[in-house]
Amino acid sequence: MDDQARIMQSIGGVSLAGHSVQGGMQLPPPHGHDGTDGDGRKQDIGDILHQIMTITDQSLDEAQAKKHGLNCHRMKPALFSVLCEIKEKTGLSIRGAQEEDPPDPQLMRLDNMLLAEGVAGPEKGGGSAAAAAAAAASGGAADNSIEHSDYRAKLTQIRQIYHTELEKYEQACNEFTTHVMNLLREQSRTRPISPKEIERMVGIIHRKFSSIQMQLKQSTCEAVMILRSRFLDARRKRRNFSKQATEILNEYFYSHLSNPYPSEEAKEELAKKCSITVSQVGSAHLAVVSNWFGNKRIRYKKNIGKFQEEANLYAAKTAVNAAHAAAAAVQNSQANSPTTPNSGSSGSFSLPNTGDMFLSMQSLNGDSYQGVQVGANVQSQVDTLHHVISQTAGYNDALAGNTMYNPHGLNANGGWQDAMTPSSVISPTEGPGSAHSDTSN
DNA sequence: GTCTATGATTGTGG
DNA sequence: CCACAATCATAGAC
Repeated sequence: MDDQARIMQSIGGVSLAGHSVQGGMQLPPPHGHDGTDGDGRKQDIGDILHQIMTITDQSLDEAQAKKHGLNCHRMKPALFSVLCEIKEKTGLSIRGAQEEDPPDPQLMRLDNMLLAEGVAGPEKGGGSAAAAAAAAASGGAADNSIEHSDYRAKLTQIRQIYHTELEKYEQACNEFTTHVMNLLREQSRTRPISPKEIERMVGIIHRKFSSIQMQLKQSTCEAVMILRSRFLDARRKRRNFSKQATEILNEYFYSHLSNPYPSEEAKEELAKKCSITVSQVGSAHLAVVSNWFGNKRIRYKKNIGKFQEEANLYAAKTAVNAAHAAAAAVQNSQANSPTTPNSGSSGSFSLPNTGDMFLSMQSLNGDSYQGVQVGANVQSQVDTLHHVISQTAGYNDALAGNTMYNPHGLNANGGWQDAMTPSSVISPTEGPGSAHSDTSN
């Protein structure tokens, strides 16, 4: 408290003494402030130093008395008003000079980024909780979710630090502002300080602190960027799908071999089934499915021979399911067909059984034309069965010339159809695995 | 270490 | 914008 008073006193003194208008005031004139040169300078400096050293020794009373004396001087009001006028003018010019601070684009960028990243702004619906829920929900392919939650956790940490620091800065700023304002208010008794001036001072302080805050924001942004890049890189790293997921995708692929282009809904469903959670942002999990199908189509087309074994496997698998499903459907809807498709396919669709398969397929196909109940499902069954049959010797010719392969006009899809027909046509006698990677390319 | 499989990215054409 | 084709880059097997 004493210190503060003394400092204030000294500030007031210096301020007054330093002002040209103050020449005639009662303050002890600064020694050797004017008119001295050369030899006298050393002495003056010594005096000044001495004064400075003894300033702190002055008692509070003495200082208060000086202050009082100053305030009571008969010229004070007049001089004060003059001072006010001068200050007002200079203040205006100063204000005019540094009027309006345009919103710093850099700061805006930082703010926007922090907002976008969820560091600033409102808490995003319990990020960690959501991540944990996602992790829990996606049992099989939890890798993504774990990484995701890890990312969220780190982000939350950054967010926390950011807010703590920001709060600290704000508090310090407020404290300092209050302090300075008190100081100025105190001083305004002895020197003219307009509210505007105080305002300006506060503005300066805020600017200073906001520049510090900007540094904080910048480093926070950097931290987020590093975090992001690390996790993005991690995400970019190729991670094989789980066996389950591959199986599901393959099943779909081979059961829709004539038109392996899943719709949005189908993709969504597949992604869900495969537990392909949000791997990047938004609907990217659909892109993952699209990628898979894109790759699969290309690679299948390029080297059908290589995929035949796999195709058989999945075709058989799906065919069994399909046959069962169809049987159930047929039985439920119209128990008129004694030749249920699964009659000859109890075990596996081993190649020698193809005769039965062919019949089965024909019956299925017939159903598909008249039985609405079986409807959409049939195409996949036909695809599957067709594939199985196409692998077998002897029936391909019949199939190749048979329109029933594309009962729903899927042949219109030239690209895929043309590309894959060779498999059924060119390799009538080749076993699975025989490498004939000619195809369209 | 190499080699293959495979998910992702990029460039191109319709 | 989508599919395709080529390519990259890495996981995983050996």
